Amino acid sequence: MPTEKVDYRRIATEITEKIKSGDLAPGEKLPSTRQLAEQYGVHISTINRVMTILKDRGLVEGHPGKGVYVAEPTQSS
Amino acid sequence: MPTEKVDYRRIATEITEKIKSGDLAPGEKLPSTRQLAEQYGVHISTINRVMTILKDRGLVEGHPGKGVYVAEPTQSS
Amino acid sequence: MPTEKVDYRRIATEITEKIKSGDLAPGEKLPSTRQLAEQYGVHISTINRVMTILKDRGLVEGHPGKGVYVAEPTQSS
Amino acid sequence: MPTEKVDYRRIATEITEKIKSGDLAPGEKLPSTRQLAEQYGVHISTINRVMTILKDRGLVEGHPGKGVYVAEPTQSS
DNA sequence: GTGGTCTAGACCACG
DNA sequence: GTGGTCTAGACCACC
Repeated sequence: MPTEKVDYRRIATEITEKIKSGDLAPGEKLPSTRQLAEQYGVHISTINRVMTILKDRGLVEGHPGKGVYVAEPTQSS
Repeated sequence: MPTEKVDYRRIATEITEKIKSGDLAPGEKLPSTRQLAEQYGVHISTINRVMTILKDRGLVEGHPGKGVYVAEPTQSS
Repeated sequence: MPTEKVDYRRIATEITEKIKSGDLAPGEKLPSTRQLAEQYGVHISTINRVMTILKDRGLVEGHPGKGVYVAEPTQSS
Repeated sequence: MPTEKVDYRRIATEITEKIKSGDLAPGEKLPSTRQLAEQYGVHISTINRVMTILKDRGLVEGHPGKGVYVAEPTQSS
């Protein structure tokens, strides 16, 4: 099934891929929400939604005032 | 410490509990987004965020034009 | 520009094609709303929306109580 | 017989006139669906139907989250 | 500056 | 009427 369609899901998938593939390593800092918003051509709120999902999936950790970092893998697949 | 934090996470937890406990059975229809918003005293957007998470967790399925339903359990604990 | 693949637009396109190609001849009667809904696997109201567009395009004419008929071509392309 | 038009067609015509006459200029934002509904004294769904037609005619463009805008004229008559 | 929550409201597609 | 996606910007807390 072609999941890809809407922005926030597409972006969530792309970032997830980068993490799974190691393109974004554990502990690494993601660009700021503002930067990501501009980069993907969407509103900050949309990036926030993406981060809400990624955090819920345990893929990233947000540190207010500092940034969002790739989480250390636990025991997922 | 863990006094249930923010609205959306608290609500997501509450609904998750109801599903896990069987209070909300698989196939059952949840109240409409608008109703839930009023019931929890938050804006529709907040409920939408909750549903985004619950759907991502595979706990519920949204059927546009009809409603949100508790998903059939797959292989959870 | 893309043909947009949402149901109502897709169906409108398909029927338009059939008319343009002569597969559906002027004066010919279309299947009932109910039949079309079942045929395309959508809700009746979606077919109604399609018909609203087709009528606006001057491709079909509705005759209440009788049915929807392919319109006589005027001078469109 | 009088013009015999139903609401949605009448409104579609009125707005089309405003666009053709330049009363509503290209790029200009239309009032929100809700406002138009109130203004014309009809239900929101009626306005939605009007917009479906206007979009199909290529007269307006919807931008989710922002509004509906008068389209740049292409090459109609 | 950063992330994060929440409100508010827009259009959209479908029933 | 339903869910869904998106924009926009409020306000907060942290650094």
